[in-house]
Amino acid sequence: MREASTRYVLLGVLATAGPLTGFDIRAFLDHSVSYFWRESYGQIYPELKRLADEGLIEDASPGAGAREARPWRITRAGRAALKAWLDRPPQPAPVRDELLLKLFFSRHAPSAAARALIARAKDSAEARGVEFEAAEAQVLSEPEDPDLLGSLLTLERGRIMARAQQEWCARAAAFVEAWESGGAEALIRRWRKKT
Amino acid sequence: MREASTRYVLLGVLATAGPLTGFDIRAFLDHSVSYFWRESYGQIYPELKRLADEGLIEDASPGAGAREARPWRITRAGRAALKAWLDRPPQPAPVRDELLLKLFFSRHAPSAAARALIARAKDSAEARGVEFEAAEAQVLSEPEDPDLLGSLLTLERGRIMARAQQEWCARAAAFVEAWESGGAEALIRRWRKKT
DNA sequence: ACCCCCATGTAAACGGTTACATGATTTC
DNA sequence: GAAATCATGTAACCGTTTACATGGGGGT
Repeated sequence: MREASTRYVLLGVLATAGPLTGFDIRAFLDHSVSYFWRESYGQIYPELKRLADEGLIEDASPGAGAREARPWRITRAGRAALKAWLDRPPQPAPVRDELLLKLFFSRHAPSAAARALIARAKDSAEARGVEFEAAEAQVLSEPEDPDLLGSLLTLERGRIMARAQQEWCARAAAFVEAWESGGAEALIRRWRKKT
Repeated sequence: MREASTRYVLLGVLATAGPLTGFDIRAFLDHSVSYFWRESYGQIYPELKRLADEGLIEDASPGAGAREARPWRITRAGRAALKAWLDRPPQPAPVRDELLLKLFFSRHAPSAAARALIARAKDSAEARGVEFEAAEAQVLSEPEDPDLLGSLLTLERGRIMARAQQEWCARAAAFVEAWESGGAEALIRRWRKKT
């Protein structure tokens, strides 16, 4: 059975950014890791309750009313649980790529469809590349940030992957063109030409 | 609301590989697209029934018993639905990367943890790179395959992404080392050195 | 007689999103 | 005092995996 990561995200955020409310945890996630992780309130609030029950977090301002801001603080047990999780290798995630699926089946549609899919992927990869570069510049402008390493590692991954995606898009477009104009032989010839 | 792709995978497989049973559809998926798409029986059988109800597939050997092999054939309506789906741009998938999450929070664990995560990622990326190259060689040895283009496009994506992941791993390891030895300044210096 | 593979199917549980209900606090 | 924003929470629904139940057919 796969173990859900939600609880550890919450612990991680509370460890990094001090006592926070569920609302603020979500805002923090949106501003930091949103390009590779998101959580919804429907996940956050019940999980916070569970973490509190298990003593991994504690109410940072007890005695607050029912509908008031309720900041949570990570406990020592919580930090230990977080550390243990950080030490475990990530679990294999089910990969599902709709774009690849469509390209794999693309011979059942006019080839314009495949070309359009690739062109679109290229555009979005380029946009993402620009975003990541901007985000890196932003991060590097604050060298005092204790999370500098974590931010840079993750942003760099995004940037490199976006560039690789662009590279693949160019090659994929060339493949489709070769296949269109000269069938299997032309495709194979095109494939042999690296780059 | 996101639209589920499962039905279109089934239609796509039936369009490519003729009448197949639910069992064989799964086998086909396992042997072709398993590195970017999987389906479980719990998804396949109920969905086949729904597709049949909607007239997108039909029983290819009616009159078979209850527990007998029941191959399905795609109908003309089914092909139309598949084509329409192939023409639509892929829906944005929720990205969730546990490795990045752990690296982002890695300052809350001894830095050996981050190094281990990266080393492991590097190993698996190298293994995947080899697998993709082998699979490409395999596909290219059968130039008559009508799915040659689709196979090559998707395998090439896997290969390029695996290589990019290796590149990032090398850079990430260097980042951690720089941070360890010289803090923010060293890290930034290392970052400026492209490659 | 036994086992393995082919094959269909379902129930339960899970992780997750969406939509909604509710109300406190701040700002204009 | 109206509107926007901060904030908590839950119910319904969805897609998916897992585990299980069932049984036919072929090989040894």
